Order: sequence, then C-alpha cells, then structure tokens
Amino acid sequence: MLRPDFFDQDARELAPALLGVVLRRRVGALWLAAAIVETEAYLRSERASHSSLGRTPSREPMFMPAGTLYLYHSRGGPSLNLSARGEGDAVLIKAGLPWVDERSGPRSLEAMHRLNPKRDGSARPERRLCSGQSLLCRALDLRVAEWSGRTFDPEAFYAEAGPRPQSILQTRRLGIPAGRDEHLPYRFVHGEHADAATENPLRKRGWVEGVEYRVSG
DNA sequence: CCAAAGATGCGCT
DNA sequence: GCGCATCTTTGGG
Repeated sequence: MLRPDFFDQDARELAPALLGVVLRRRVGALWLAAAIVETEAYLRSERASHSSLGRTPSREPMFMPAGTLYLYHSRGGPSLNLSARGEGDAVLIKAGLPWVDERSGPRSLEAMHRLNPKRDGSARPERRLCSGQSLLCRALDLRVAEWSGRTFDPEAFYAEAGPRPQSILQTRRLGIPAGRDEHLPYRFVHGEHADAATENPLRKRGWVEGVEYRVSG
C-alpha cells in the first residue's frame, strides 16, 4: 500500500505521479485491480474545480488531508478523486487499465466485466473496461455513499506501486466548459497505455506535439 | 420539492 | 464530432 505521505504533494505533481499506480479493490473473496492510466489535477484557485464553487458537505473531502477520497456523482455515474496537499486541491482518476496478476486473476477480471457491462449486456473490450471516470468506478464497485470522505483501507480498497510510465502525455482537461479555465494543461496520460485513456492525445486528428500536447519522461 | 445542471457515456453519421 | 439518454445532487442561478 502506498504510504499516506505519497499523496501529500501538489495536485499537479501528484496527478502524473499516480500514473501506473494499481488500485486494488476487494469484492467478496475476489480482489479486483486496475492500473491508473489517466488523471486530471484540479485546484481550488481555478474555476474548473468543485472546491472553487465553495464548501458544501459533499465537497468537504476535497478540503480534508491529502489522501482523502472524494467521490461525487455526475450524469449518472460516480467519479473517484484523491485530495492533494493544497486545501481544496485534488486529482481526478480519469481512466484505468484492468490489471491481471497473481493477486487478481481471470476470475477478478470476469467480475469487473459483470460489474460494468455494455448497455446491451455484452462485455466491453478489456482496454475499454475502465476507460472513463465512471467506468472505472463501476468496474471496481466504488460508490459515493460508501467511500467519499474516507481514506484507503488495506482490507477493502487501496493503492500500490505499479507500472511506471516511461513517458507522460500532458494536455488539456476534458469536459470543462468555456470560461472555466479550460485551457489549463492539467490532464496526464500514461505514455504506454494511452489507448486505455478516455481520449488518446496521440490519435487526435490535427494535434501536434508541443502545441496541443506535450511529451515528457 | 423540483428544475436544472453537470469534471459522462454511447451510438450514429 | 455531435446529439441525446441518463440520473444524482443541489440549492433556489
């Protein structure tokens, strides 16, 4: 399990640092797992963040110590965030890649598919099973009422070191309305797993490296 | 209490 | 790329 002080850094540093981290979630006797492949940083000081809209009970976890889980609902699905060092700052976990290893075997992957099928009931392609903030929460059975305001729990849901990216893609956040600091380059994508992100910057028509996105590492 | 607003997801073109 | 279904939360916009 990652040490609590890992989360105690600026959201713009924590967001890329979380790429490759493996989320482990126990459902019954099975441990489900996904590696984080896409994150977004949100600061209280800019207008896209929920914390910038003011303090309410549901937003309170954003203001709690670094590492506090903040889950909220939007358009019918939950989203997972981690509070960062600055009060009101947080990182949105935007996409993951189903992670299969000794701890989480084929039966765990099947359980994730059952938790998050397509609307017609059929299975999603594996790389698309957690490729969205709500898709990830569904595949890991993470609900707002159960987890928001809590911290990781080694018995039920926690994070540990995983496949570090050799390169990181940095670009603008998705779904931010005009006038809400939509230009800030606070989205980070795992360079080797960009196809599992909600949107792969490398496949965007007309996007040029160094202009619409940057590559580091 | 209820209309409106989402840090979405999907299917169709 | 674009329109629409979806559905919980919010606060009176």
